Amino acid sequence: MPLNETSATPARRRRGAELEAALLDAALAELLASGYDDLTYEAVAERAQTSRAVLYRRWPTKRELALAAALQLLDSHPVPTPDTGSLRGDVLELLTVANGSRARLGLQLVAQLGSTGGVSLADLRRPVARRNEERMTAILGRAEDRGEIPTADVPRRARDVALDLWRHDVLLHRSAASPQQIEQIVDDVFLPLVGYRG
Amino acid sequence: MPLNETSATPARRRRGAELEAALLDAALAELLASGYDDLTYEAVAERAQTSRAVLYRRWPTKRELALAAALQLLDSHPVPTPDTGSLRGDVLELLTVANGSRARLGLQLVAQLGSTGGVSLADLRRPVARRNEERMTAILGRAEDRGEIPTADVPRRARDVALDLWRHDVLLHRSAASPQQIEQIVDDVFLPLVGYRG
DNA sequence: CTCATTAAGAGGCATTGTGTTCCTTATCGA
DNA sequence: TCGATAAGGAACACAATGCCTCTTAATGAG
Repeated sequence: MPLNETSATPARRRRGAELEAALLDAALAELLASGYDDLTYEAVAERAQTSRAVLYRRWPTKRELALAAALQLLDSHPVPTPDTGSLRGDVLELLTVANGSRARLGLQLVAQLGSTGGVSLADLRRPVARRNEERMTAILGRAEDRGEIPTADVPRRARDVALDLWRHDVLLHRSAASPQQIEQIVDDVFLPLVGYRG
Repeated sequence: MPLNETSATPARRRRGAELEAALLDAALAELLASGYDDLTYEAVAERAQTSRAVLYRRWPTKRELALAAALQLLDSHPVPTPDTGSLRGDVLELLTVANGSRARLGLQLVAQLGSTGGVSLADLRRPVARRNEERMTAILGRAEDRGEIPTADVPRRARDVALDLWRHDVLLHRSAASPQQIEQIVDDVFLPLVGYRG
């Protein structure tokens, strides 16, 4: 018989996806509040109203725990594909939205936490990267249809250059890119490269 | 009177730059051997043959300690400015050498460790970034002299695009870039952008 | 519905590393 | 030569780890 204290609540227990989501939410909150260095299993467990053992069973190391939380953040905030009617508008919009999204935070965290064991950072980002490629391909296709560029058949490296440079800036500065940075990426690099006729 | 054990060595004490270099060497060795998570003041102190207090006096947090070690690595391996006689050769050489240098490791570590307190990551890289800008400017100047490009007066963003994309790849993949990656950066992005007449 | 299986959540425990303080004495600069 | 500085050694309480056991909700198979 359990020692019923003041209340007689039958001690509800979460399981499966519900529990896991709560754990990662707590981990993310702690991560953002305390930073990686001061992140502790104890604080996460307390915030999630559970025991450390529950966390250890799923994520044996602090790095894996933090990474799982960051990944959840990363792909729970997908960036929509813009369609503004012009190539320049589309790319500016894409970068600006990505820049303001919570996904940016996820990117920074994932990049900081890096890879664990056999899984490389590129692997972790694979799904996101694939979506981005498709987005740019779609944007370029519409631009070709409008006659803004001679061809949408652009080398991969050139096609992705805008997002790559934006990502570079975000990772290096550890903060959002400024509107000026975004404009320069688009006007000084991306548009000239795809043969945009301004 | 000190309890002289078997030896009568008068307990030599290092100071200043000599000591500091030894501390950072030990920190870097531990960092590379154990990784950031398992880096401890105790292990660094032991390796450097000193006490933890000496470390704490200089770097109050593990992050600052690791960052100092990474920064030392970063700017103790400067990349020379190439002069191969052609624009393409110069840029390929620049990226390839940077890619193989120990400085790449420093870059990865610094990016992972991020900024501490008021100092931003960009600030930490400022000296290196400046050197890189000058290098690219010099390379472009020689290319203009040779008539390989119409003008060396290129927007900053375009001028730095090769190193930025290389850095992007290194930070994202957490490993050296492949020769193919480097070639694509140069041939599909950088050279077209500066108006190279191949 | 019943019962065996799974795992949540609570607690305990030895161990490690932290962060700090105190002390001595080697080293350096005036 | 002497006083200020700080290296290096030691000890301390404390926080968190990593691992363990135990009870008992929750679940799914029959």
